Amino acid sequence: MNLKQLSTLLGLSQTTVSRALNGYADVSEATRARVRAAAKAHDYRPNTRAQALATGRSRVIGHVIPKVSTHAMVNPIFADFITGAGETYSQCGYEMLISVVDVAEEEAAYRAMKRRGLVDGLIVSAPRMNDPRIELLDGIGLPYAVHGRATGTDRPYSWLDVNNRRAFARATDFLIDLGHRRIALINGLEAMDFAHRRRQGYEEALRARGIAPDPALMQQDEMTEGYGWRATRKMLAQPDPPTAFLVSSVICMLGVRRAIEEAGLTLGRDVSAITHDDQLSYLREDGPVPTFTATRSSVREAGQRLARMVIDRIDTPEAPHAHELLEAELIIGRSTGPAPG
Amino acid sequence: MNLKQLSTLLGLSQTTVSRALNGYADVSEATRARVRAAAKAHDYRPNTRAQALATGRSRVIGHVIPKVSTHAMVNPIFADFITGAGETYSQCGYEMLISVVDVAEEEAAYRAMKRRGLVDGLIVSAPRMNDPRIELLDGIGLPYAVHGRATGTDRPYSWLDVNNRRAFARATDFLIDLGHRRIALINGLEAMDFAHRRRQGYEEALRARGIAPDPALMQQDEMTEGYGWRATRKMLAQPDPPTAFLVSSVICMLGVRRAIEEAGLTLGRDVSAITHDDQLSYLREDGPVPTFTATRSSVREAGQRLARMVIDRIDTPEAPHAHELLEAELIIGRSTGPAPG
DNA sequence: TGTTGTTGCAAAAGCGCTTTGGATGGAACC
DNA sequence: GGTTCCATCCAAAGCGCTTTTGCAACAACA
Repeated sequence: MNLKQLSTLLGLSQTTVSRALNGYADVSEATRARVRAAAKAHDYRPNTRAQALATGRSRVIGHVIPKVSTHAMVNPIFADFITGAGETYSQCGYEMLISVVDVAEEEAAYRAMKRRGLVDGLIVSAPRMNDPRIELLDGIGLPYAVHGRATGTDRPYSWLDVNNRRAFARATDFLIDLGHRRIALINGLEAMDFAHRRRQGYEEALRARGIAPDPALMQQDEMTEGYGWRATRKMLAQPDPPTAFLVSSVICMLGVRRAIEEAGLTLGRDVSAITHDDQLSYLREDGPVPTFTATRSSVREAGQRLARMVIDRIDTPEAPHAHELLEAELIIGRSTGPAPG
Repeated sequence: MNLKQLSTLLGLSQTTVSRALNGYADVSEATRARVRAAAKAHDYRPNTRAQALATGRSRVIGHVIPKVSTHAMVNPIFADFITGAGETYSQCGYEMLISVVDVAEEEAAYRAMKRRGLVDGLIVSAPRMNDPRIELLDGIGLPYAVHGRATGTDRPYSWLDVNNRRAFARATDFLIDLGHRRIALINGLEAMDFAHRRRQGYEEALRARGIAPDPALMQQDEMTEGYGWRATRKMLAQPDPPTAFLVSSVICMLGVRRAIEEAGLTLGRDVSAITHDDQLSYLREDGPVPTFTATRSSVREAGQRLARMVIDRIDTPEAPHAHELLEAELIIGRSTGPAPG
């Protein structure tokens, strides 16, 4: 059943049926009701492609996953983020297109998306410092919103980010209040903007309390369980080991806990640790008191809100850029306690 | 730059330019070369929507994520699977569309996808026992391929699956060979087909060696770290505790290991454990000898191959259904050893 | 009574591509 | 010389919608 068939069936023109369904004023309420009923009865759905061709808008939003190599890590927050974004898209009548592209062809991919009219807008994920994609997309003329921020870029853009600096500063502060002085940072790759900010927050909080950041207590890497374990093990073996850890993700934290327990120490008593928690659904907690003290911010919610943000960019490109800075909650769990001694 | 502009620029008709670019024979090699060169020079890309409208094919494949509730778990294998599928799609000139739909509206969503001409085919994920989607999609007339199998369905369909039964049978066998008799199964939800098959393999292997499966040693739930920990803790507290564990996912395994170590036991010496390993990139290992003994099968590779399978269904719907049964490797790591005593 | 405005609908153009069904001219054949 | 046959190209229709434009019919106004 297409528009033509539906309109002959109703004894109306395609124009009228189309305008009735799309809520235009120049069709009487009586005919509109008739059209609506018929459309429902025959489960009529306008052909997306034809609609897109006629309107010049595809109602599709693209997410690009740059592929570094065949073995590169896929971001574990991806699934939850997508789910959140997808919820908003469904509500707003958009579809989500995901494109896995080789990092060398990323620029070409964006251009092609625009040229081919594949998407109306984009989500930019995992921004790096001085991320070139922002200028690129502005040049191409494709609306977008960034998940995170790109330090070093001076042009305006829309973004949504967690206040990583403040979150890690607060967490550091909290540990200092508990009497800790040797606090380690198990960070993500600091080429990533979020990791860079986390270290800033950590160092600022230390300095504000008169503690000099110690390079021997800072590590950065891709946030796997194994990395958390190795980094912690190594630090605990130092002559003057840390009594507390600040960890960049729960997956990593699982490794940190393991190393601590293997060393014969008890987490939350002998050693404290705070992790950032994206509230990934497959790592969720269910007890009343969470296992880990954490700076918590739902990445699924971030997906929902960021999706709304791109849609706004598409609808009103002339509007000023939006910025949303989500404050992470500091949730007290059982992995922190007063510094020993 | 669109086709019309390109063709006037070349002094040719749209027909000729189109057919030159699409490799038809009725255009001389000389003009084809000219057209190609011009297209490249102006970075001409055919408009996807127009192409789709004209051909009746969208070159898009849909992945549906059914959403149970706002807090339901998002499948952790999702990201790696998508990445694999996306790689194949890129190679074959397809796009991937992901749709998050409320489980109550799943059927309507499939119908709408067909009606609106949104996708040419679908990937069906996480099949349950007697999964109704297979009959539904056959009825709708949308090509698809299933990631896993749906026990209880008698109609033919294309699928790709890991040989879960054999993998868990082999793992069980291996543990029995090591002298274990009390072997626990920490399974996923057995409404899921893969979990059902894993239990079959486990029980068959036990019976074949004269060991009666003990319901007290079997658990099923959503595979979180917390679940692994709780289930293991509980079982270790039993009067006649298991000496070995069969675990359905690495995330779960992390919890199992924690419970074992908390009980003062050493994994691989006092207690053995084997997990299934989907080779998720963010849980990967890098050492020469893996931490966990595991039945290993890359879910990313599954994504790649399954994508190819749907594309084949779309290209040749009359071809017989394809079936691919991937055998998991049994990788010996450091989490298994001879039964104590 | 004539003019203007408003309401409700339709014809037709257009979005950018593919495809059908010729058209043209030259080579090949009798 | 006439016919057939390729090889190469093109005009135009069509995919299923939206949107512009316009046309009746009728009401309202002077």
